[in-house]
Amino acid sequence: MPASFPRAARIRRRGEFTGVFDGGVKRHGRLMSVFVLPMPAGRARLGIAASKKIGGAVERNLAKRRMREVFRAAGLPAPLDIVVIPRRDLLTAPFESVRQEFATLVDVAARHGRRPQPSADQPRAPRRDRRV
RNA sequence: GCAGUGAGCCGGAUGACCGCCGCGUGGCCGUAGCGCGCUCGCAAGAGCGUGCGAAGGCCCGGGGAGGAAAGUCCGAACUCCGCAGGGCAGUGCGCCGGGUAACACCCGGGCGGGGCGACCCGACGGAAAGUGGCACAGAAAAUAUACCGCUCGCCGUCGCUCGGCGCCUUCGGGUGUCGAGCUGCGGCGCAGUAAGGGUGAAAAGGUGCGGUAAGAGCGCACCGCGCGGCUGGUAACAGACGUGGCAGGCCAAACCCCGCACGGAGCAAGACCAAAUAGGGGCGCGCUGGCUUCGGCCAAUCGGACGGCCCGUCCGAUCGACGUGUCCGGGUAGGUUGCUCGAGUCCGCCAGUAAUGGCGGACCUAGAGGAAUGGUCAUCCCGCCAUAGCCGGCGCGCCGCAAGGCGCGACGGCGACGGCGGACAGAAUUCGGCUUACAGGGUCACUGCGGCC
RNA sequence: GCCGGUAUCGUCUAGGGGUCAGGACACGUGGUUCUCAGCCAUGUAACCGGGGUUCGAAUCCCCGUACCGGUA
Repeated sequence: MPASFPRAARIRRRGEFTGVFDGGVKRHGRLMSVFVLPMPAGRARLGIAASKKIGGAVERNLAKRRMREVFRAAGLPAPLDIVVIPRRDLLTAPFESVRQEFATLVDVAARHGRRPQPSADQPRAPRRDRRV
């Protein structure tokens, strides 16, 4: 299937970001952190929150582009909202390792979040994440 | 050849596969909708076919980061708010002339400083308008002063010379005292002086000669400085001349004075469309009977207060508070716009030393918005490192009568294969500047030194 | 994106052209105590970086860096 990445596959609103941060399942890896929130319908969507910690505009753009490419190549069919927080090592890591880490993190998080586990019902403290 | 100066330029290339965002009187599909035809139906309308076809999808074509896009330091455009006029305050700028929409920018010139030079650097108005500061050191830090020193006068004193007198004498002289002179030392002075010393970042024009008791612009020459007119220059300023013995330190990125400029906010400015919910306004509809002396009374309905709720009591209303329907305006989420044709880019000619301007021609060159302009790979290119190897002269050893040859060593150059690296940095309303960052490459002009012809 | 502000010992701060950059807490050493705490004495330790103005800069000016805040 020709994997594309149109605008409909992006998380764009601030409320959607905070929704994923608050309600999603988070997994951390060496190159990135991932928040995954299953949606009732639609397609998989990606949002990237690259903080200034990883570098200037050039570095942040590069991280976003590589992550978009990885997401596009993964071609997830399930309706998941995914927010990725890249780490600094993502910039220099080989592309194949980024692809693998993203795949395993999303897979683990989606498997964990799919069944209505009790941990999801526990009233998590609402996060005040201001990351953009 | 080496070292350097200035100006201007580029800032990886090619290909494959897979993507993103605009654009197009471009094609295809095609939803809502509209037109036409047919069928069904009494009709409203429904179904089918067909044409156009918002939105949307696919294809095709074409476009898609920078010299600094950066820092947000200046100046503008644009937008909203404020505003009779003027002043004060505040901020910025500050040699002169020019350029410009404007500027703290640019160009040319002046002056000062640096460099052998090509060239480079400079916040470069005013300190005899006022206020203030100048630590420590030093005599004194701005009304000049007088510590050492130098000089003069007076006093004291050691010594020397000369002279008078007394005493002694081997007649050479010795010695005591008095006087004069000289030199040294010490003290005193409302005395002179500011050359020299020392302190300091800085000490009241500099150098030399004369002069003087010693000195001093006290006099003179040159230099510096002030003033005056003259000449050149639009001017800043420069030059020569005359004149004045010197006017009085530094700091204004201390307060300040003088001159000039400036209203505030910023595209998250602002404009338009506008869901849901709440609230506002208009209109329509719903919403009483009896008695009466016309003040009201009774009941009903609605609303409010008391109350956890019901009953009840009280208050108000019964054409207006209420309920309901509908419309309108403001406005939030959200969307659209502002948004890229502009103090535009390139080429040529003309004016000007130049910045720049004028004329003519050609061109359209990113418009995103949790934010595109790319990802992955291959080949090439460039730089650095370095192995094998090759080349060069040098040193040492051996062979040779010699020319020379061989071996070893450190040095320099090239360097297949290989390894590492390829900067600074990402448009965010748009321009003009400034500043800062930057691997490497290449162009033109010029300077100094050395070599060769 | 736009618009502001701050920076001084390890921490919190004072100082706004010259005096040893001062104080508090913390830390080190010694003393007091049987020991610890406390107290006393003493010491180490800083002006964000680079330029400029000035005789002299933590202070004034310019450039940069880092951090913080406001604004939908």
